[in-house]
Amino acid sequence: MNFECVQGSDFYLALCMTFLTHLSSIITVSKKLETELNAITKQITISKNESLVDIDNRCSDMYFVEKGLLRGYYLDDGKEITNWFAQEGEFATCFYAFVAAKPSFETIEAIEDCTLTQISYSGLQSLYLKFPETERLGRIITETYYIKLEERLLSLQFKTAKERYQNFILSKPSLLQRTSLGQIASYLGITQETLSRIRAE
Amino acid sequence: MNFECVQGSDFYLALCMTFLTHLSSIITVSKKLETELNAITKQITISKNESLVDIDNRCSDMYFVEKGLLRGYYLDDGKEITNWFAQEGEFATCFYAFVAAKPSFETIEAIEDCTLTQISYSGLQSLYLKFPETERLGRIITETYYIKLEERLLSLQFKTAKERYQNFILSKPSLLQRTSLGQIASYLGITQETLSRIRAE
DNA sequence: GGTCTTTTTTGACATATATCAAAAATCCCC
DNA sequence: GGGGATTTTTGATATATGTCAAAAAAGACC
Repeated sequence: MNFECVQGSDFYLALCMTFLTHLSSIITVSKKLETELNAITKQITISKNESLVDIDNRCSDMYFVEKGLLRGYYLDDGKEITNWFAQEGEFATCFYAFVAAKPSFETIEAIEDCTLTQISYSGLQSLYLKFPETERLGRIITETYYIKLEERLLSLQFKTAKERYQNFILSKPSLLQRTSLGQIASYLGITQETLSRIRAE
Repeated sequence: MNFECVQGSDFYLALCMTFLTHLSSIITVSKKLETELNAITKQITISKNESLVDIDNRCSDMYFVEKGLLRGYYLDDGKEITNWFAQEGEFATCFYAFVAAKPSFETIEAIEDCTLTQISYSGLQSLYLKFPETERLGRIITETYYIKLEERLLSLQFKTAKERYQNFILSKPSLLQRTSLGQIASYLGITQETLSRIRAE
């Protein structure tokens, strides 16, 4: 989305399209807005196992996953608890830290090599001011994520470990191959031994 | 906020102020916007134990609690699971049903006699169009609720029943007196017997 | 104020899932 | 392609919390 990107290879142009296409499905992206988006976003890459954001640091950027897979995890008693996965076409950030400008309680790590579109908090705020129609974008994206979170909370609250795993298979089948058992287990709120036993059945 | 309200008693005027005051703390409410808000909102009352929205019905309104206490609950295996409480100064709706225009999976019930400011989905959409600055309102309110939900999910995922209850006492002390043990227990994802034993310690 | 209903507490027991430990399988890289 | 690191599986046991049932307490209504 940034300058290099626009001037870049077909490869990068194609990638940029993903982010723009995604936004275009929510609001009308005018030529002017597109130019502004190019100016305030940046295309970045990160290798597998590298971290984008570390616990206790600020998370002042939001990322759109063009390619690859990210996860957010926090530490509980020294153990990594995966809080979310973000694959192609999804946004990722430590939401709490980003919105409230507080230190992040989670680490964002690349599970695979990733290409991301990065937008800073200040860039986003200036976008909201210059293009009020993008407030709508922010609202709708947040609403979508809210609903996802609510579904997850409900499943965590009154479903058994087995039911939660079955639901995971249905809703995120592609992640089964791309993540480890331990990552899925902690995401579902169970130990990996328990998940292994559920799988063995 | 509606016509009756504006013309009404001091009592109602005072109540109206709550909703407007709340909005004013987020964005600047112009005289024009205030007039529009008066036109599209309605002050309603509901008695204790009555339902605002029932499971499987549409929930096309959002409510701001001026006075009283609401809860949302759904049924799991015939048992009522309290999903949220909304007290004075908070918004309430079946978020999923409201945003996605789907049947509600929860019932909204008054725990106490309530005075509410009601705003319809269509009223809100027209507000967004006429006053683009209110998109900001929608976004910020949604963000706030997202963060609350995230905190709750984290506590549910790796805290013990006792820790969750202690956290509840700290974060919502006033609800201890206003709700029943069973409501709190299901909200925390535990049985009322377990909660009773935690209290007994 | 007394009865009926609802809520809370208490008890005995069941069970899903955690914990700790070690073996087996898989992955990764020189 | 072999050896060390990591991940997954399996086993034995522990424990927090659930379930069912009934008593006690609190609240509601005539």
